[in-house]
Amino acid sequence: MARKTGSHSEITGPAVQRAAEKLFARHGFAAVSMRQIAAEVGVQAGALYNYTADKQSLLFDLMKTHLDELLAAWEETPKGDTATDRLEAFCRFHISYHLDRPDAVFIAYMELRNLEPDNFAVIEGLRKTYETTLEDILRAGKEAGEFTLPDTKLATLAVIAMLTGVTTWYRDDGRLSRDRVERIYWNMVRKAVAA
Amino acid sequence: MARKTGSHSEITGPAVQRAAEKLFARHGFAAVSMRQIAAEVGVQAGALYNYTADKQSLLFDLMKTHLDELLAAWEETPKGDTATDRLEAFCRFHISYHLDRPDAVFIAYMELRNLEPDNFAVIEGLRKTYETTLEDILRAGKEAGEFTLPDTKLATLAVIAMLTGVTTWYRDDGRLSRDRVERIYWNMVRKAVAA
DNA sequence: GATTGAACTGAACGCACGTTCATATAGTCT
DNA sequence: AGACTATATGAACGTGCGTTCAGTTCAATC
Repeated sequence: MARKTGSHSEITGPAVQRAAEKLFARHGFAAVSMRQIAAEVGVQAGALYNYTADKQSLLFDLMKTHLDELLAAWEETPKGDTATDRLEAFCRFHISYHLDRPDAVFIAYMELRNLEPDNFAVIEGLRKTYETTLEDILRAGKEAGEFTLPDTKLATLAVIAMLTGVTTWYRDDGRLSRDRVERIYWNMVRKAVAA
Repeated sequence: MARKTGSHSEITGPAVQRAAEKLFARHGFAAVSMRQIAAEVGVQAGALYNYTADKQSLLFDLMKTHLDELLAAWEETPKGDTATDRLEAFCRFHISYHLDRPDAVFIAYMELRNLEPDNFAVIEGLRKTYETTLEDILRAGKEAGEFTLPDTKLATLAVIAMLTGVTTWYRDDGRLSRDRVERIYWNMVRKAVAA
C-alpha cells in the first residue's frame, strides 16, 4: 500500500518504522505521540496512517519484525558440534546481534506491557522460542557432561539476562571493542556453566 | 502536612505512594494517570496534591526512597572477611532484597528515562554508588588472587544484570524457593569469577 | 457549642492525545 | 493533454491529561 511508485517523497514507509523505533526506545511507547513520530519523519500526523493502522500496530510490528529477524539470523549462524561450541556461538551471536540493534532490543524488552493481549501472546511466544534455543544447548551440554547445571531453566534465564545487559552500557566509541566484550562475556559464561 | 490528626480517612499519604508504586510498575509511569492513582487510593485526583507536588515528584520520591533503603540495608548486612564471602553476601542480599520489592525494583530500572534531568542525576548517582560496592568487592578479590577477572567493571555490570534478572521470572508460588534460587545464582557467580 | 484547619470533593483550566477525513498535490500512464 | 492514483495536508472530532482551587466536611480543640 506504500511506495509502489514515487510521489512527494520516497521511502516514507520504512522511515516511519525507523522514527518510531528511535523514539519508542528513547522515551518509551506511552510517552511518544504520533505527532512526534510524524515530525521525526518530516510529515504531518495524518500521513502516518498510510503506513500503519494505529499506534499499537506500530509497536507490535516493530517487535514482531525484530524477533522474526533475530530468530532467522540465529538459524543462519554456524554453530559447531559440541554443546560448548554452540554455547559460544550463542553468546557471541546474542551480544553481536543485540549491539547492532540497540533500539529494537530495548523496545522488545521494555514495552511488552504496552502490547494488547493478543499481540503480547505472539511476541511472548517468539521470545520463548528464542529462549528455548539456549535452553536446548544447555540441556544437551549437561547431558553430555560438558556442563554442570543444578537448574537448566534458571541457567538459561541467568545467561540471557547477563548477555542482554551489555546493551545498557556498551558504546561503540568506548573502552572495549566488540570482540573483546564478546570474549570476556563468553569466558564468564563458560566458567559459570563449567563441569 | 498530612495525617497529623485523623480526618476523613487515615494514612492516606503512604497509600498514595503504594498506589503509585503498584501502578507505575504494572503499566509504566507515562501510561498511568493521576486519576488512576487516585482511584486506587479511593480518593479524587485533586486530593493527591496534598501529598505530592506533582506526578514527577511521585516517581522521583519512589526511586529515591528505594535506593536510599537499598543502600542502607546493604550497609547493615553482615559481610564476612574474604572477598569471596563478601561476594556471596552481596549476591544473596541483592536477590533477596530485590525479590522483596519487585515493584520498586522494576520502577528503578525501567523509569530512569522518565526522570527530569536533575532528578535523573540524583538517582543515577545512587545507582552508581550501589554498583561501586560490588565493584570494590570484585577488585579486592582480584588483587587477593581469589578471582580472575579480565575486566572488573564489565564483570560488575554482568553480575548485577544476571542477579537482577531474577525479578523478571521469580514467583513466590513457583518451583524454586528463594534460598534455592540464591544458592544456584551464587554458584554461577562464584564459578564465573573463579581464579 | 463555636472555631479552627487539615482533608477532600468536584468542577474547571488549557492542552495534547489518537484518529478521521475532505481536500490538495504531484507523479505515472494512456 | 487528460485521467488516474498514491500521498500528504491541516483542520476537526471527542477524550483524557496534569493541575488548580473555591467550597464542603468533620475531628479536634477551646
